[in-house]
Amino acid sequence: MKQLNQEYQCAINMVIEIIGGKWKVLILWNLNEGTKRFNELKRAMPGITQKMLTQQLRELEEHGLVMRTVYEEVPPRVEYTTTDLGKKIQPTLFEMCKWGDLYAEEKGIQMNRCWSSYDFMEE
Amino acid sequence: MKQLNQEYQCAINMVIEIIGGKWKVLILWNLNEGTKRFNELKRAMPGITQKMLTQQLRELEEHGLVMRTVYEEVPPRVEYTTTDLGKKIQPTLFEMCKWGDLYAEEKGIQMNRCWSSYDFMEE
DNA sequence: CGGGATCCTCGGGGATACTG
DNA sequence: CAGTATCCCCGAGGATCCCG
Repeated sequence: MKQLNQEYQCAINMVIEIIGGKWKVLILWNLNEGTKRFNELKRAMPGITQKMLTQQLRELEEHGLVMRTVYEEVPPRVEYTTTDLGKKIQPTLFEMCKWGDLYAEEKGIQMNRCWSSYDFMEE
Repeated sequence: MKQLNQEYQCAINMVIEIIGGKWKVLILWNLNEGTKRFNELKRAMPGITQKMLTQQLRELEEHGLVMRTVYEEVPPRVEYTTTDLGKKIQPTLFEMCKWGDLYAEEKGIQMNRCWSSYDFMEE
């Protein structure tokens, strides 16, 4: 499927390829709360299509940020959770979010703040 | 030209739109060293086309991360420098870079490390 | 020197229908 | 429930040529 380039002028370009998808950071954020099922994620992200959710999850899995667990039941149950590598990027995402909030404030941009509370990072 | 959406589910998505362009972080990095001329930037980024450099610089300018100064001379001289807002995102970019290096190490990915030395951030 | 104007390609991403 | 499988569109980004 989607492969990373071998040549990067800087690690950041790789990072952007890894988390730059339209929904990736949102997925990571939702999984940060804990393990979730497919439809649970879908409901948490209004506007995302099944195809996109599946695809973005697969790429996150291939890149080792998310783990997928299939339970052999009927009806099927599939759970997603972040790996250690995935958890380690969370502080970075918070940094991005904080700068975004600063930016929005200076530019007078209104937005939903899904990460409005950074409380559990403060400790 | 390129406008930001009004609706974001999270500030991070806005941030990714702002710096997610293929060359944006590279440009910001180069400008982090100080003011540079157009061709100076171009030479510093092998592979970038004139059109892309111009376009990405314009967008960074519109978003208030970069300032463009035109000197009315012959031949023309145009200089680019980061704004306060642009400088404030640098620590965040470093965080991304560090995670990228960690990721590359775990995955055994080789890459040029344009930010291999974080020395001046350590102080 | 520092662009602008055009044309074109390719793949990200949406809509819809089907399935174990 | 958690996906495939198709079809299709649009826009990011490259190549090329022209300009004050």
